[in-house]
Amino acid sequence: MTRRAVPASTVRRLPLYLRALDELAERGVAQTSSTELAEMAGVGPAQLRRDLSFLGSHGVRGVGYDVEHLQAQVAAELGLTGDLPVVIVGIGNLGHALANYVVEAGTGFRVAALVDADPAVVGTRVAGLVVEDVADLVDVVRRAGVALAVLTTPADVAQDVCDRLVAAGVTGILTFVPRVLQVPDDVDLRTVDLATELQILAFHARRRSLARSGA
Amino acid sequence: MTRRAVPASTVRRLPLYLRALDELAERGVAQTSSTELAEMAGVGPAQLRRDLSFLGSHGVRGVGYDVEHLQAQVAAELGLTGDLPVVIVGIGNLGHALANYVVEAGTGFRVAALVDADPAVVGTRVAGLVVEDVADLVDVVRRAGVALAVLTTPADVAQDVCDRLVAAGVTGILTFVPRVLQVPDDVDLRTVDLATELQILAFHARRRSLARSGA
DNA sequence: GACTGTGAACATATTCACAGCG
DNA sequence: CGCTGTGAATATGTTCACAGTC
Repeated sequence: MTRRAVPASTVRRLPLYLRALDELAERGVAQTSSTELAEMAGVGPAQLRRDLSFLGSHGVRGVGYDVEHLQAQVAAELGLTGDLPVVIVGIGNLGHALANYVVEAGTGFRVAALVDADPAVVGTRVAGLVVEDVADLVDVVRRAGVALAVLTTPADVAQDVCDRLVAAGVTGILTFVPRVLQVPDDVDLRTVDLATELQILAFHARRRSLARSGA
Repeated sequence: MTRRAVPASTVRRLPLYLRALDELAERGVAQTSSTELAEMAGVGPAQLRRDLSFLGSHGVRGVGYDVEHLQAQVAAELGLTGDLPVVIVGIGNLGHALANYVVEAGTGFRVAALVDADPAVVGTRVAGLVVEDVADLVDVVRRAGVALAVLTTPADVAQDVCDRLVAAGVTGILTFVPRVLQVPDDVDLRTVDLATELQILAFHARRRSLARSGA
């Protein structure tokens, strides 16, 4: 019956567990085990049990976990109450793709607004929403009470948009822009960068080919 | 003059350093320091020095680092020799966006082929390339000698495509598909998932609002 | 004098192995 | 008996602080 202080490494895996639980629930499975869940999530059983123990004891010794109960626990821990509003800034190909993704996948989020700077894009309909002008960014975010933002703008305006998102009260930003961004300590910034990911793969690919020729 | 075994955590940061070095080189700066580079990369100076020490001693005590030399060292360590060919499978909005990104950003990669299953997409031109049929996937990958792949297909075909990429000799896969994929131990798999990232942000956003009301 | 490179201290994360419980 | 929950062992990652070198 542990409580509080869920480690960051555990938080990163909770979405994986939630997806596995969703799939089990979908299939009508009522009970599961650490072995089965771990398998589905691609982690070890000990890791899964340790991770879940930070949320409290929800399993039954000798039996396993109740799928629905655990699903609710994990969702609650992640703060997925109802549909959280998200704003997407920068509606190029990438923003477009992400907007559709959020709308389609039922993962606890709702696109509250789409924002762009290009007059040719502002006013058009994307994923069922009218794209708004970046000039109104702060108003739009405040009015909709949005806490989370996705950033897919060109690199040179990213810091400016970021500053305005923070000013409007956003506390979490997911950026796909290949630029280091500055945010206050009380704002959470996560960066996804294609070039970075490919370069990491390149490192391991090279290592493998060296090992092959060197052995 | 340490050698070999660069830790995974260091590898994840090398692309950041490379980008900072590229920017310095662009600006014509010839010398830099751990403090300056660390600042640009958004890490601490001690961390940066420790990371670079795994690549060998390339700095000069009392002076700092030679930008061009270090740039070459980091690029070499990442295996960025010339332009590495990459295949992108799944040319929806996301694949489209990623294709353009790789072509435009000069980050050491080259799109060798685009592949899709939709007859309406196959044969069209995207980012300067003709989209090829997924039926020819193995041939295309083998012929072009591609080692790295980006996966942006629908979830239900991802494992199948993944298996065929592996069969064709790909050793690194970057997937944007929200599904756990199985690959052999000698293949490197990196997963980027929007829903997962948003859920992690949601966790911290909730934590913050609890702290605010609880304090 | 100034800045790197690194041993040593610390912090975090993973895995093992088994006691505890239904 | 079977499976969870967790102490203890291990492995990995970060930070400090200073000796070494230009």
